Amino acid sequence: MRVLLAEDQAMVRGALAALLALEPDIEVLGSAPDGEAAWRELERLKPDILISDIEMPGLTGLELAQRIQRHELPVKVVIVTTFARSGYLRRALDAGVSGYLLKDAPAEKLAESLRTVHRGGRAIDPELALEAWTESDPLNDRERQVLRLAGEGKSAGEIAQMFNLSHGTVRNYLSEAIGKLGVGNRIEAYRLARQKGWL
Amino acid sequence: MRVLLAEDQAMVRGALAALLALEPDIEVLGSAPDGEAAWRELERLKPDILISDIEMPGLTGLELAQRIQRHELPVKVVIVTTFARSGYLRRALDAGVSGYLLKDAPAEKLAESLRTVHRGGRAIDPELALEAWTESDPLNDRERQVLRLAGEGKSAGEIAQMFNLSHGTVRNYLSEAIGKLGVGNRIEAYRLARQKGWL
DNA sequence: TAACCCCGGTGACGTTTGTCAGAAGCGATG
DNA sequence: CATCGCTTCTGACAAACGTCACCGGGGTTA
Repeated sequence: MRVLLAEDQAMVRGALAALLALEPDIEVLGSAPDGEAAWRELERLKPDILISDIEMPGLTGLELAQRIQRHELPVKVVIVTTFARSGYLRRALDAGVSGYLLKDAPAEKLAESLRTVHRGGRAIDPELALEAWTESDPLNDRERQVLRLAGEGKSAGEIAQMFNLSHGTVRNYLSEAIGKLGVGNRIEAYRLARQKGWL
Repeated sequence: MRVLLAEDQAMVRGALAALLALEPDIEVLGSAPDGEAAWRELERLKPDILISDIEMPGLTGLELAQRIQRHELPVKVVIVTTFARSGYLRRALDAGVSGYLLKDAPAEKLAESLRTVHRGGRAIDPELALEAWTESDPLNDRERQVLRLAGEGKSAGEIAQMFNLSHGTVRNYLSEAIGKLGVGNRIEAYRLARQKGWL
C-alpha cells in the first residue's frame, strides 16, 4: 500500500511518517506541507492513498479532496484532522473521501483504517457521522460571509463596504444568523458556527 | 535518555513515540493524555526528560511545568506545541522549562533538542525567543478575566454579575484593554490577546 | 398574468458598546 | 500625616448593535 502524506506541521508530519513506516504493508512515498504541494506530488508519485490534514495554508485538505474528485484521480483520500466538526465531515463526504479520522483516535486506528480503505471500504469516525446526519448548516452564503467577518471584529459598516451592501442589510443578515443559531449576539453566533465547521 | 510524553491527541502521541523510538539513544518510558496523568507517571517512571504539549484537558503543560518547578523534581521539561505565542513561551520560561519547540519545526529537531537539553543546554525556538523579549503582556488580571468572557460573547452586564462589579466598571476595563492593545473593539482585542498567548 | 420567493434596502426603536472625566475608598510608601 | 497608586463606581454621550415591520425589484412557478 503506497501512501502520500499531507500535513502542515512538520513535526507531526515526520512523526506520522515514522508511525506508518513501522507497518510492513505500508510504504510512505513522500509528504507535503500544504495542499498545492500535495497536488503536485500526487501526479508524480501516484500513491494508492492520500492522507491529508484539513487546515493547511493555501489549499486546504477539503479543497484538495474536491479537486481530486473533479479530476477523477485514482487515489483514495483519508482525512486526518484535529477538528470534530460535523460541517467538515459533511463537506469531506461530498468530496468523496474514503476516510475521516480524528487525531484524538488511537494511533493504531490509522494503519487499520488505511487497510480498510485500501480494501475498498470506508473509515469514518462513528460519533461524528451521527452528528453530521442530524445537524445541517442553516446559514446561507451571505450569512456565512458576513458572520465570518463579524467574528474577526469587523463592524457592520466595514462589512457593508466590502460587499457593497448597506449597513442595514448587513445587520439584518447578522440578526438572521443569530436567530437561526439560537444565540444571543454575533460573537456567540460566530463561535458556534465555527465549532460546527460551518464557516 | 529516558523520556515521558504528554500529549492529548492520541494519534499524535503515538506518532511521536514512534518517531523517538527510531533513535537508539532515546527510550520512551510511557505517555500520558493530560497533565494530571503525566504528573502521576512522573513519580512512577522517573524520566530524565518530560516532553509536553501545552493545551491539554485539565492540567495544561504550563501548569504542569510550574508544578514540577515548585516540587523541584529532577526532570527537565521540553514543551512541544502548535502555538507560536510569546506569552506561552514567557510563562514556560518562568516555569523553568529547558526547551520550547513548535510542531512546525522539522521532526529531526525534536531528538536533536532532547540531546541538547540532556547535556544541560536549552532549546528554545529562536524567532519566538526574540518576540518574547520585546512584547510583554500589557493587561492586568481584571482586564484579562473580563476580556476572556467578552470574547466568548458575554455582555458587559453578564460579566459584571459574575465578578460582582457594576456594568460600567466592566466596560471601563474593556475600554482599557482595547486601548492598551491598540485595536478597535472587544472582538479584536480578544483575538489579539489570544494570539499572543496572554489569555 | 398573477402569485410567490429571494435578495437587498429603509426606518425606527431600544439596548449595548466604547469613551471620557471625575470621584470615593484604601493600602502602601514617603 | 500627605501622597501616590490601584480598584471600583458614576454619569453622560455618541456610536454600534439587534430587532422588526415593511417595501421594491427581479426571477421562477403556477
